[in-house]
Amino acid sequence: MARRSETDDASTPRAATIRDVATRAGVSVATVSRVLTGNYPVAAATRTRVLRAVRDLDYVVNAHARALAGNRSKTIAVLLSNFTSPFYNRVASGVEQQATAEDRLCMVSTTGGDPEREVKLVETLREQNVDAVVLVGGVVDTPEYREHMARLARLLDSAGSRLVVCGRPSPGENLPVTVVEYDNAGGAFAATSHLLSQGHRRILFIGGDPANTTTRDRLDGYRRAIAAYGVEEDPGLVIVGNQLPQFAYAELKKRLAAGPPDFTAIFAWDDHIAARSLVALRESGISVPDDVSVIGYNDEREAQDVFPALTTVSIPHMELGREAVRLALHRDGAAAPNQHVRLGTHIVLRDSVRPRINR
Amino acid sequence: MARRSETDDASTPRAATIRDVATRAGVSVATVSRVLTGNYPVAAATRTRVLRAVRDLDYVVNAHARALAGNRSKTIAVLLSNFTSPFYNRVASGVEQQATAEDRLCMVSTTGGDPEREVKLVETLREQNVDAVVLVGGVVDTPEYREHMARLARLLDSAGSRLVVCGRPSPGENLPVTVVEYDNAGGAFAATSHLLSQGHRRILFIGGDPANTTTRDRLDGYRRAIAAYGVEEDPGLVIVGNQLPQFAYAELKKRLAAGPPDFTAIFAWDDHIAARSLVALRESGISVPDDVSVIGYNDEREAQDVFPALTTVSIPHMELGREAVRLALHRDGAAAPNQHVRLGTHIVLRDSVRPRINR
DNA sequence: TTGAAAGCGCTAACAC
DNA sequence: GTGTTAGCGCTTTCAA
Repeated sequence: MARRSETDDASTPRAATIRDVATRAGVSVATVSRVLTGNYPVAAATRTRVLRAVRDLDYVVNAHARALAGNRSKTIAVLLSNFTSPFYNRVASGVEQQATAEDRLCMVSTTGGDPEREVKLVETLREQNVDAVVLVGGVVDTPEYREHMARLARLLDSAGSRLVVCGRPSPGENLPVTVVEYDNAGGAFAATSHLLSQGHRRILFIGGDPANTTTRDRLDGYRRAIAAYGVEEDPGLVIVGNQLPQFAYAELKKRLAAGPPDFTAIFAWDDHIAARSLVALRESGISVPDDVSVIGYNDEREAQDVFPALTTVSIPHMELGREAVRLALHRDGAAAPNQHVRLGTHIVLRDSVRPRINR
Repeated sequence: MARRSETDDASTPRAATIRDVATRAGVSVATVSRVLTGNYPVAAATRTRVLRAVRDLDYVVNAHARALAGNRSKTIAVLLSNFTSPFYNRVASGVEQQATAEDRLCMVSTTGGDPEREVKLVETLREQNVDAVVLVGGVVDTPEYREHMARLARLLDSAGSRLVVCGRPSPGENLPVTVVEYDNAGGAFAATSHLLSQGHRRILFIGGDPANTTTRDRLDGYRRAIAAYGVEEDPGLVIVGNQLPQFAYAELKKRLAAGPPDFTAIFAWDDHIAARSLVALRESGISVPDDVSVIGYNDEREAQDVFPALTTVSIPHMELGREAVRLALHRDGAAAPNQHVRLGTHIVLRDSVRPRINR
């Protein structure tokens, strides 16, 4: 029964299949398959004829049929909180790059930061038989969440796939999971230490969801640095809530409206928040870095364009994504159930920090 | 033959299939299929038993088998020049959003702006039997390129898929293509007119690849506005080459080093270039907007954080992406071979433009 | 070097 | 309301 118009040219009802090619080239489908996959010797003359038929028919293999017939699907999936913020974005870019380099396609989905949705999406991706699913960025880490992920990790593993968490702690010990971290706390430690070394003692930490693993680690680095300098921590200098720049902006404005700053430096949760802090400070008549120093995190492209250019912490975003794919795809070596790498971070010095003037 | 360790629990050699579920629930595979797809009545009791078996076995359908068996693959593909620049990024985000809303997965690939690679990628995507492939952003438009795209459009169409071009002209008339544009030239016209209305007569256009359709259109709007104001165009006020911010930055620095600016306003190809122009001007001791006004394009998030905040042209990025998917998926209505919509753009007034002081 | 044929896991007629 | 079965398009033994 015709499913499409077959008015003219009855020989092309629908997309060509391997059988059409075989017929036209006067060979069997097996032969066509062999020249297409190139994993088996075929006579040069035959190969040429087949290739011509392929050309003539505009034939492309059906990836689903191929995947079904045994091979994997040759795709990597990456799950982001959102598509547009630079952090996720750049990691995803790395994933896509490496996927391409390894001859894979790349699926992308967003979770909106919702752990439940993340779990559901991994479930969906399992249907796709992807080679790996990469979870990017911090998460609100609860026991139930870990349990879910542990289950999914095993399920994916038993289907020959791989769970990778990128920029977040492992969901548990002895799980078939690849974790690719960056030295988040270390970066925060370095940033805070830099400020301290410039004479700052009252450093405002601003931004981030306190339940989020990323915030937890940055706060940890911040606190460790302060302690290492023998400075007593003032809980009043930590403003957390969520990662929205407008939140930080509003909080900062409020605080500055209430009186002169009771801090000489700001360590912002990320560069966007740092950039908005710059705006808030400027609007409040406070000069950066003369009155207050500011340091960001992530080294987003914005950091170079705001005024003054932001001193910040650089994360190897792209490399995180690439490494995630690399590791997931080449985890042979027999016994490597859980792989774990941690990439370094480093400070980038620009113009938003200045030594504190004693007064 | 065992392909994996089957030490314990011999009942779980590999991922469960529909047959396993059927066996466990004591029904036929057809019944399982029916409760899973939900497109056919099944007795409540049976459904419950099946669902239990599904749960017990951690079963998920094999998307490839499903796609093969006739249904489409339920995925949308989007092709970007790159992953990280805000324009592509936000359109892609819209695509992903709408794809999710329409119960589809989303594949992403990057072309690096290379038309050949783009063509090759569409070819690959054809293998995937995607519901649609969305091409985002401008392109260097040559006859060969159009020819390729025309061919691919027909091929995709005959396979029940759809080519969508987003933010770029159609590759030809009467092709089975969906084109979703934004009023690019109109935005440039508005931006330039705004500058002209503020008394500026010598407006520097900076950035963009002149062979690129996006640049072509923006330049067109710029010229039309100038002509409409009866101002004679000075070719020396157009600096094009490529879309890299560092290019524009270097060119501007060079020009400013050679002498005082011979323009009173800048119309930058996009906000990032505008932001770098701000830096170049500041470094050259020129005040914005006192000495020179600057206007950008795209309304990137950066535009609000730089100093002074950028007046710019807003594009409905997300909406472009969403509309692309919507249109591609719902093009029933019998005769709608080529769909075409154009979304509007509008100016966003901020602090980087000021009336020109006559002197 | 090539062909025949058995699936891969699922859906959708078609029977009952 | 449920079961049987014929494919979907491809890869891959197994023979020749």
